[in-house]
Amino acid sequence: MSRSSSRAPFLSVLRELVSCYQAFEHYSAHHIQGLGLTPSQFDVVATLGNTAGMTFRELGERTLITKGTLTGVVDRLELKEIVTRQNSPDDGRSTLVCLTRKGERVFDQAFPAHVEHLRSAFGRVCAKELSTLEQGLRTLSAALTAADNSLTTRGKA
Amino acid sequence: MSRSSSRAPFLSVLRELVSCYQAFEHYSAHHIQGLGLTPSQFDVVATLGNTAGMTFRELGERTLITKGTLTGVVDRLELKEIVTRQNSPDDGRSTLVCLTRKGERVFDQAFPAHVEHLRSAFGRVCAKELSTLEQGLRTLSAALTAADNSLTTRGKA
DNA sequence: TGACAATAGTTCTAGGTAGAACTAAAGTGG
DNA sequence: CCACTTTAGTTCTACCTAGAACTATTGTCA
Repeated sequence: MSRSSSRAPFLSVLRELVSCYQAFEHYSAHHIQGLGLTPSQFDVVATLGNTAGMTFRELGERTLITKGTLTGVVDRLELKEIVTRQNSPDDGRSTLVCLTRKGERVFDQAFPAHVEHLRSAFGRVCAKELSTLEQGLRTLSAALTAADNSLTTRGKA
Repeated sequence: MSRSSSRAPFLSVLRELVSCYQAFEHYSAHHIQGLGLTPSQFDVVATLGNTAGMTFRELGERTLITKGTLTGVVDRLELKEIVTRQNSPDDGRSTLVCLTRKGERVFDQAFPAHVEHLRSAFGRVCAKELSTLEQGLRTLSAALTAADNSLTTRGKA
């Protein structure tokens, strides 16, 4: 999403945001596909790694994948025998998603390798700049979320 | 894509990048849908506005939409009679995509409104911080692109 | 000028995406 | 204890997405 350019200075920030996100996705996905997973599937495996499993809700919150999408991603991971669904003992509505033995092996192999892959790109950027960037992203996220909330609040009022 | 958290400091930057991108998409999409377009469709209309039309290649470069995807997006805009395809007079392989009269009206109405919508969110962030953020994003994009290129170069060598 | 490489779009496949409507199971208050 | 609301997942629709394979056209250069 670029929204074209104009005299409005913030449009160029947006273009860079989209461009940077796409560059990350491309770089990351390239490596992950070599592991036989899609980015979303990797995300789920990475989130479940070293845990006793979690509900769809929790998994969705951590991976930033919405629940309707998550159903399909977990379906495909289940077909690959990387995760299983288990009924929650506490809540009849909940389903726990857990890594299988095979899933744990995938995690143990893929996760460190992927972090290393990312590190090799980030090594080119100094820590101070990363920290500034993170802060800037936080600020912008907050502004966008606040603006969005004030819209929906007005809508509901 | 969150990639979970760990002791690696750059992972939190990534999480913020994804989170910020999603916040932008969500805020932006919310408004665009009210105009009867999808984000990608809006992007195409915004890019074609005030031009004499352009080829798929050029449109793809500007919107950051890959060509296979662009075919479908333009198909749907053509169904809505917002754009037309025209054979390029210069190159038998090329197709020019142009706004129709109706498309120009959509642009004139939607584009300024959307920029204003975005401005109302960005107004909460000071110009200096935006400029720093843009620079940080540029640096990270460059690092990711460079890392990606050195991979594919190695791959081909 | 005739083979061959490069380029422009389309098509196909497999998957991700959000959001709305739906079902089932818990909470909650009278 | 029963209606009512909320929450958890699934399903459905419409669309986006990348990338690879394909067709048609154009440029190249021998």
